[in-house]
Amino acid sequence: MNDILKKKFPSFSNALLIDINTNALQQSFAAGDVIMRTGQYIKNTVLVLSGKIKIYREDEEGSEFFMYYLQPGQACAISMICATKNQKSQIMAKVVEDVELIMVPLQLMDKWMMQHRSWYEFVIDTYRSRFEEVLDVIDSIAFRAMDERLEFYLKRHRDACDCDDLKLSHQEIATELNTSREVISRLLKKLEQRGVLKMHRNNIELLK
Amino acid sequence: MNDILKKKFPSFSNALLIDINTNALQQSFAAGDVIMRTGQYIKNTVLVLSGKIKIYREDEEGSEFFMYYLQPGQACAISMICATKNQKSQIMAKVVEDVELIMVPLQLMDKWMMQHRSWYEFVIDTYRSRFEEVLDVIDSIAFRAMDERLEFYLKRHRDACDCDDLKLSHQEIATELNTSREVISRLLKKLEQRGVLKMHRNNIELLK
DNA sequence: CTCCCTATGTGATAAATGTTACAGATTGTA
DNA sequence: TACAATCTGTAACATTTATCACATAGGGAG
Repeated sequence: MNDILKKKFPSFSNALLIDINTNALQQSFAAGDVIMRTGQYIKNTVLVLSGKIKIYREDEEGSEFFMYYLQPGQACAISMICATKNQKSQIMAKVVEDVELIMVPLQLMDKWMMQHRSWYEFVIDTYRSRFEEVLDVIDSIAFRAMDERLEFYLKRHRDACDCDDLKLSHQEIATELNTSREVISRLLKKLEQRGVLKMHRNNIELLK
Repeated sequence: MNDILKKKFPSFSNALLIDINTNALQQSFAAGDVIMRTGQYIKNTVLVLSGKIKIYREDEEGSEFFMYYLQPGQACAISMICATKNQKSQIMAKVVEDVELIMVPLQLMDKWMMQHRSWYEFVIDTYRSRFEEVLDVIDSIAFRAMDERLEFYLKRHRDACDCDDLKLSHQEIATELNTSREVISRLLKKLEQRGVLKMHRNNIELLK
C-alpha cells in the first residue's frame, strides 16, 4: 500500500505514511457501488488511491444533483467535516470506476491534525479546494440557464476523465442536472449545431 | 475588547484570548459598507463581535446572489480558506447592521491552529457549519422552484434577525435571488393569500 | 399641500423549461 | 434472426420565469 499511497499523496510525511499504514484500512469497491448514502453515519475519512467517485446531493423525492468528482490523491471533504462531529452524511457517493480507498478512522483524522503538519495542510487544502468548487457549482445554478449549465457540466466531466469522449447518456446528464431528458437532448443538439460537440450513442465527443 | 470577545466566543481559551488581544485589530464598519469585494486579496480572518454582514456570490455582469449571514460569534469561513493560501476573495461582504470586527492577520490564523486547541476547533467548526449551509443553499436552487426558494430565503432572514418583521423590499429580494421584482411581487402575493405572511411597505411580516 | 422618488400591482407577451406521447434506432441476447 | 431493452428524436402542450409597459400608492422634502 505504501508505494501507491506515497505516489498519490506526495505531500504526506514519512511519519504520516507510517501512521496510515499501521492504522488505516484499505478497501475496494466496484463501479456502480454506492459507498455512502445521505443520512448514513460517517465513520471514516476516505482517501482515494485509484478509480473515480461521483458525489451527489439528494433531495427527499430521490432526485440527485451532481456536485463533484473524487479522484486519486483526493479526499472527501464532507467525510472529514462530518467525521469531526460524528455526523450523518449530507451526500451520496457513487463509484464510477473501480476504486481503492484508504479508510481513516475519524478519531485519527482529528488526532493527526495536531501531530502531522502535512496532514493538517492536506486537510485544510481539501476544505479550501472543495469549498471553491462548490461555490462554482452555486454560480452555475444561480446565474446560468440550462444551456450554460450543461456546458459547465460537460467540461467538468472532461476534466475528470481527461479525455474528449464522455460516456454519458442524455438521461444520465438530465438526472445529474435535475432536469428532463428531452431538455438535454434539445440542448445537446443546439451545441452540436454550434460545433461544440458531436453526439454518438452513449458518447458525447467534445470538439472545443 | 476582551469582555465582548469572551462573551461572544465563549469556547476560546484564555491563552487564545490574550493572543487575540495582543495581535489582532478591532475595526468598525457602518451599515451599507461593502467590506470585501470579489477579487480583492484577503489579508485577515474576520471575527464578528457585533452587527450583521451578508455574504454574496457575484457574477461577471454584477448580479449578486445571497449566500449567508455572518453574525456575532461567527467567523468568515471563506476568509479563513483564502487566507491560508493568500488567495483572492471569492465573495462580496456587505454590512447590514453596523459591525465591530476582529481582524486576525492571516499568518496567525494558521499559526494558532497548532497552538490553540480552541482555535483549531472553532475553525474546523466554522468550516463544517458553513459547508453545510452552502449545501442547503445548493439544495434550494438545484431542487426547488422560485416559490419555495423564496420561502427558504425568508425563513433564513427571520432566523438571522430573530424577528418576524423583515425589512426587505421586493427589489432587494429579487436581486439576492437573482430574479426579477415582478416575479417576487407575484409570489409574495400568493404566499399572502396562503396566509404565510402579510405585506407592508418595505416590510414583510411572517405569520408562520 | 405638492412634487418627487421609491415601492408595489398587474396585464400582455416572450422565452425557457417541464411533461406527455410516441416513433425510430441501436445494441445485446436468446 | 427475432425480441427486448435502452437510447435518442421530436411534436404538442403546460407551466414557470423573464421582460416590458404602465398604473397606483405612500412617504419625505420643500
